[in-house]
Formats: sequence, structure tokens, C-alpha cells
Amino acid sequence: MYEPWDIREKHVMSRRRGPVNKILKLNVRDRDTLLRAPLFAGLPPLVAKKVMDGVTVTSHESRDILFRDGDMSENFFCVLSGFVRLYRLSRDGREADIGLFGAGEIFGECVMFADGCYHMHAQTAEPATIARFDNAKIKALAEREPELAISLMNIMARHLQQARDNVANDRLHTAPQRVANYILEQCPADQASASFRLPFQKSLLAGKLGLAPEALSRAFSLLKQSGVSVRGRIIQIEDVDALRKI
Amino acid sequence: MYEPWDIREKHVMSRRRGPVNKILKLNVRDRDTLLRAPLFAGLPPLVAKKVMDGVTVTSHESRDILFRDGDMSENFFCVLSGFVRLYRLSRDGREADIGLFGAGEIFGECVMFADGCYHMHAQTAEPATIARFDNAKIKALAEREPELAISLMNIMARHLQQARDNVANDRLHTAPQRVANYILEQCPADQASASFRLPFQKSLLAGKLGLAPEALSRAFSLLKQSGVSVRGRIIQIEDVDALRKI
DNA sequence: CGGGTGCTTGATACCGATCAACCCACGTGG
DNA sequence: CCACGTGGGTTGATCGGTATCAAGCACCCG
Repeated sequence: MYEPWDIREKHVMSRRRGPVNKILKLNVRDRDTLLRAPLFAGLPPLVAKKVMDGVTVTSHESRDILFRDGDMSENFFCVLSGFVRLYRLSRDGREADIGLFGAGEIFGECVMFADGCYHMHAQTAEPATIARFDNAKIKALAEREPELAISLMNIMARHLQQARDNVANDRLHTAPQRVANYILEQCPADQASASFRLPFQKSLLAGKLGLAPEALSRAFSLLKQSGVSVRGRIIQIEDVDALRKI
Repeated sequence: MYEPWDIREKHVMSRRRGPVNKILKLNVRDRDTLLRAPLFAGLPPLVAKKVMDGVTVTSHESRDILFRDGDMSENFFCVLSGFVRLYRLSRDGREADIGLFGAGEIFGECVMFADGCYHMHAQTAEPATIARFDNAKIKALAEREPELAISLMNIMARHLQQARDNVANDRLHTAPQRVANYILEQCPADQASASFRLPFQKSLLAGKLGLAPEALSRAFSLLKQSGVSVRGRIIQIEDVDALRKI
């Protein structure tokens, strides 16, 4: 969608337009977000403190590049606010999204247990604040604190399932089906009708589902027939059960 | 490809045609395969012994079902010989492969760190022998033995990368490109020409690459123009560098 | 020889990417 | 106040890629 030479893409180190990404102090609100994040769920306070200890926080405007395919990895990350998109580039410059992470979610963690080198790009999809952990330190800590190791394994297991969900979803379902699935995931299962607000732009959702924005748009307009109405980011579902049958 | 009611699909518990899956003693050769497997790489002998201790080994004919989508998970597995295919079913019975594992490879491990319930089917794709580990026991052991935890994290990290590779590959590349990529992965990078033998049936490769068998066949015939010749399972590449440019 | 299995080849249909035009909301500057 | 540009989204037309269906081929094995 956006080429590497696109002006809108700004590297984390560039300061072309003033303070693109400030280094912040960890404020109470961000600290709270972190403590609720799955990485810290189940950690004894003492271990949590140690993990929290080496964290650095940065703020970014939209479309900042956090790392690139091929970069050596010294950090993994947690989103504190905004969204971050992981993607790959083909040789001819097309992009494929392989992950989208919102507040409280970890990304880039798997690299420190693999070859130490990112195999994807990471870009903020909105203005965002990001917490950054030191690979070496956390890895060493995980060897001493089993609860941390378990946390990391839980996270990677979930990410693995999500990635496989994507593969299966792409291979088995058409665009309207994928969209219907996504909508259903956002709905509480027990209600007849529902309504929610997209947490991000439609073009991001399109990427997440492996669709061109046009295809998402057409899928939405087709789902109107099944009682899905979309206005802006608000999505209303008349009959959740009917949607399940798509 | 094969429907759930297909005769060729045999559940692990069924004995319709004699001893479909025997429980075996761990012989020296299998023990050796295990010890070379990534799960045991880096484990101190004492820990390896503990992990090895609870393992059970079964032998299966082709197309045995090892577990089903929705089954509760009490085990994860290591392939000792043969191949195992992980896949999802769509509501209308089509299958999508999400993993293919050969000798020495672990599968089903992520479930014990997620919700404890398989979200896929597993089927032998050839006659196979399978080692089976107890989730609860290994998970408990991983909390006491950091090397084991690290091993598991390495494995999951690799699996995560593979799954994301699949997503990106599906979304960015055409059938001939995916096949060329696969061929290149099997070739040593430094040689001008190469040749190797497919370790499994072409239809399995097709599934792994997210293609119908027909599409794989067509891709091969198109790659002839680029100096790839296929006879049976033998694949010869005239010019590896030329293939990279596809 | 017959039958099964795996694979190939051909014809067709469908899905979604791509390109182009347009709409709308918003902000900016004359 | 309006002219304009910009970004996000929609809509339409077209094209390419792959699934699907159907038929035929090659090989193995009883």
C-alpha cells in the first residue's frame, strides 16, 4: 500500500518534522496498561517489578517504522496505546500484514528465541506509545523466573494460534466470510443483535484480513443483505445467528 | 480433499483393520531421533532423561487421525518417522493445511499454553511412528527446568515464524513463486545447480503451499521454462540463481 | 489383466486484485 | 466565504490466478 520511499513512512530515528518519537517516562496510566497486559498476568509482584525495571517508553506519530525486515533484534515491545502493524514486503513492493496489535499486546517477542533478526517490518498505524524491553535481559530473567517463562510461552502460543487462524481463514473463506467471522469475534456470543465500533481504520482491517480495501468495502456492502449495517466505524448486526451461517 | 466420512481416514482408536496403531517400546533408533530433535537440543542429560521418561510411542498407518479439532489436549507429540499433517476443516468440508511435520519435529505443543483444546486436526500422511508427551507433566517440568522452557520457547518461536511465513507467502506470491521458494529452501544456497528428492507426496506439498494438487502440477510445468525438471519425486534445478528471480 | 492411486491436462467459473473515477469530510489559505 | 488539497472510503470495469470439475495417463500390485 505504501512504498518504502513513501514520504509518509518515517523511521524511528528520523526527526524530520520535529519530535517524531519522544522518549517518555513511564507514567501511571502506561504502567497500569502494562500491568494488565498478558505479559504481566500471573507474574508475582517482585518479578513484575524486575521486568518493568528495564522498560523504556517512546511515543510515535502515525506510520513510524519501529523496525525493519532484516534488522538485528535487541528489543521486543508492548503497545501502550495506538496500533502497530507487522508486515512483509514482496520484492515488487506489495505488503502483506501478518499481525496487528493494540494496547496491552506484545509483539516482536518471538525473534529473541529464533535467529535474533526480525523477519518483518513494524509500523505504527496510529499515533502510539510503545514500551520496549531488552531481549537479553528478559531472556536471562525468564531462565530464573519460571512465571515469566510461562507468560512468554502463553503469549507465543496465542500468537501461533492467531497466525494459523489466519492461514486457515485465508485458505478456506471468501472475503465476506472473513469479514463476517471478524464481526462475530467482536460480538458477545449470547446476544441476538449487537453493535460495536471498529477500533481502527477500515484499511487496517482489510490488511488484517488479507484483503484490498476495495474488497472489504464490497464485503460490507454484501453483508448489508444479512443485516449488517456500517456507518463510519460503527457496525450494527441485526441477527448474529444469521451472520454465523454465512 | 478427504471428507470426514472417508474410509481412508482412521481414528487412532479404531482397529478396523487389525493393529492400526501399536503401542511400542522406545527402541534405540527412535530414542536417537528424539535426542537429536530440537526439543532435546540444549537439554542437560539429566533433564533429557526426565522428559524422555514419560514418553509413549505408537505406530500408525497412513491417514490415521491423531486428534481432532475440539478435542481436549492431554499430549503433545514428536514425529519419529513419517509425516503428520495439521489442518482445519471448513463447514463445507474443505481442508486447509496449517502444518506439516517430519522426523524430529514437535507438534501440538502450543495447545498446552493456550486453552487446552486442539483447534485443528492431525493426521498421519504416511505410515508413521509418533512419540507422545504428557502436557501436564512437561509443563510442570518446564517450570523447574529452565533449559526445557527455553527449548519449548525456541520451538514455538520457530513455529510462529513458519506460520507467519505461510501467511505472507500466500498473500504475496503466486503458485509458481511459492513452489520456486520451496525448491530454493531445499537447495544449498551456494551451488549453481542442484537436485533433491521430495520427502513426501506432491499432494502434500500442494497442501503445505496452500494449493490444489492441480495448481502444483501446473506450477511445476511452468517452472520447466526456468530449468526445473521434475521426474517423480526427483527435482533438478539447472540454475538456482535464475530461479531466485521468479 | 483389472483396479487402485497419484498425478497431469484441459475447460470453465469464480473470486479478488488492480486501476480509475468519484464522493465525502476536513482543514488550510487566499 | 469559497477554492483547493488531502486522506479515507466507495463504486465500477477489467484482468489474472486458482479452484473446481472432468477426463485421461502412468505406475504399482495383486
